Amino acid sequence: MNYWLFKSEPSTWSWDNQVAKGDAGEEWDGVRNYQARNFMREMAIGDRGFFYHSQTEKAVVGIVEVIAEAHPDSTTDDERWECVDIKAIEPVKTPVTLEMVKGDERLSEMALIRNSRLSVQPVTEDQWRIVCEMAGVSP
DNA sequence: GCCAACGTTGGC
DNA sequence: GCCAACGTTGGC
Repeated sequence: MNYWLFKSEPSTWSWDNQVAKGDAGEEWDGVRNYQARNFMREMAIGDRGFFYHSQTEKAVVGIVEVIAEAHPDSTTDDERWECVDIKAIEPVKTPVTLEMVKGDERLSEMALIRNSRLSVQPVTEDQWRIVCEMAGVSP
């Protein structure tokens, strides 16, 4: 199983929006970046991800699961763009802020820090465990 | 609201 | 194929 991080501006699509979709989940659409798309193509059903709020909150706020592999993005006719479907699994007990991630040496390699503009990122198993621990959820 | 970083586009 | 110009994102 692989781990990922999904970034969204809460004013556009928030954790609460995601939770409201329940087990049916929702497309992670609107991605118009090749790197991010390519990561989505690598995703498999059952992969886990962090749901990160950018801009105002700048924190990991929930855990999601991939429930559909990459398929054409329904919000565009452009065949280049694809997306996966994800559903909310559980909220974190403690939001893991960007500041906390930056403050932990073990997380210095995270794409969140190294390439802050990338909206869909891979997370290593070690990073996953560390952030889950900080968040107060089981990995 | 500003600005740095980065990705994309288009002219050559 | 290179590179300048431009647009977008996200942290501050």
